[in-house]
Amino acid sequence: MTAKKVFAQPITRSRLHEEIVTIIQKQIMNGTIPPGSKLPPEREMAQTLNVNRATVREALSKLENLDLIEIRHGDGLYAKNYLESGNLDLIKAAFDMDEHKEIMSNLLEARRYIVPQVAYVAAQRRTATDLKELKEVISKKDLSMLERDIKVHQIIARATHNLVCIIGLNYFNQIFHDYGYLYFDDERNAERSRVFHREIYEAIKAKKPREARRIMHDVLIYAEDAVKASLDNVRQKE
Amino acid sequence: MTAKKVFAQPITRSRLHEEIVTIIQKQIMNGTIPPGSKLPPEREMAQTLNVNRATVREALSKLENLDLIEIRHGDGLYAKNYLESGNLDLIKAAFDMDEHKEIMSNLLEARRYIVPQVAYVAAQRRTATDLKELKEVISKKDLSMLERDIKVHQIIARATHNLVCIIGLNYFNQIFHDYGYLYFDDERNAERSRVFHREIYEAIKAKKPREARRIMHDVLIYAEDAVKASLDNVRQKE
DNA sequence: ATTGTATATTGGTTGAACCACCCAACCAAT
DNA sequence: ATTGGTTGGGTGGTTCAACCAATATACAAT
Repeated sequence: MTAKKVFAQPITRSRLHEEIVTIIQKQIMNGTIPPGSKLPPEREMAQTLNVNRATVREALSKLENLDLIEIRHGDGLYAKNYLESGNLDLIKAAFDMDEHKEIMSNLLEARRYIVPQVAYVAAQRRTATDLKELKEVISKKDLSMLERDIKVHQIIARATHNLVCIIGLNYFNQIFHDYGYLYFDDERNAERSRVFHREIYEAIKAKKPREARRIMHDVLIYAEDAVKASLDNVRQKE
Repeated sequence: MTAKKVFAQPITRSRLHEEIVTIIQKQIMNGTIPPGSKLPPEREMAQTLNVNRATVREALSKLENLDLIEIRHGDGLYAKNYLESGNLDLIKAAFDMDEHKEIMSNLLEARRYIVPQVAYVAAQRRTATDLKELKEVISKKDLSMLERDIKVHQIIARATHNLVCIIGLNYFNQIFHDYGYLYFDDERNAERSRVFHREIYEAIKAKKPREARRIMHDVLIYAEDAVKASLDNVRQKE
């Protein structure tokens, strides 16, 4: 890995309340704090963690947003069952914590189920504007392959004109943005994606939904194997 | 059915910071605060809203979780483009704000793309335990149809043994929990779902993925029409 | 046994103060 | 003219101490 890669990502500014989030999140997700159990009150947490109550509250607020805990005014804090109520940001957080990125295969698999269908709908509904944007991004020069690829997916999602699809796809894009190097560091994969961009553009231009879906599916299968191989490679080196 | 029940926002508004979230969220999503623009500093917001800075901070923390704003220490607050970075909780929040529930059709459509495929995989991978849980929930007596239906979907998702699928499906379940009455208030729809539960159980028991997918798809199509009709009905009464 | 009420516990909000960080402007050295 | 260091003002991050508001609980009155 080049030095440039190392510093490619900005340093993570550590905020105290985010560390607290991580601490409690781990305990809930590994079962140390069982679902339904009551957590210590804010004041006690603050004392235990040697931190101010306002800071604890910011962490608790975030944990509530993740649907990991329930806050009952006048009563207390309760752990929830993340298998029943957790939200997708929880996956993102768990992914960041996961040393071996074992959730990656789950993510890739889920993406394979969803994104081809999105391409199908996009090919049906795309407007002239959508097509124009897609063409521009594909031919734009001053973009890294990762950035270009993400934008391609974004525009395809937007061509569905379904807000849930658009924002749902963002989810995958955001995660893979941080790990795209696992794929694009290999020039063969980058070339594969260049082909994909050309093919999907033609299918969407021609409004051929079935073809768009197949093209998307094929490239996702390819990428899935490539990323898994790359991850295995990294794991072996450790 | 009272008009209030129909589009109710029954949850207590006692938490100040949640109201602040709504205020700012609306301004970002309707373009009053354009993407990339800088927001007033916390201290100024607190003064403007006549509220304490700690309360503003709790609201800002949530807005950051929604990926609606970016908080830069020492710099300030910046609005983000929710079409590029928003997350799915944003849809949920927007849905609660949407008087006419126009996002509903987007949600139903997206669900139709995803959930049948989940049923397919579940039928492939279900264990004996999954099947047993499914049977118990279907025959359990002390459950409302809505609760039973949600649990059925939960168990099917869990049978994929893919954490992303499980938690992704929770997303739909959580939303539809609040609006399930639009569907289950009609006894014909409830009966349709009873049939669905029996059919999907048999398909999953027999490990017939294609059949499970078809059964799921059919009931979702049916439900989609029913909910839309119910919504139109409500809108006309207004 | 039921109901109503006082009290304790807990989360929600407030105000003021200080720390950590970013940025722009300016200055100094080359 | 460019580079690197310094400084000051503004901003988010954290702390502290207090009070408000909702809930649970114990206990007295019925």
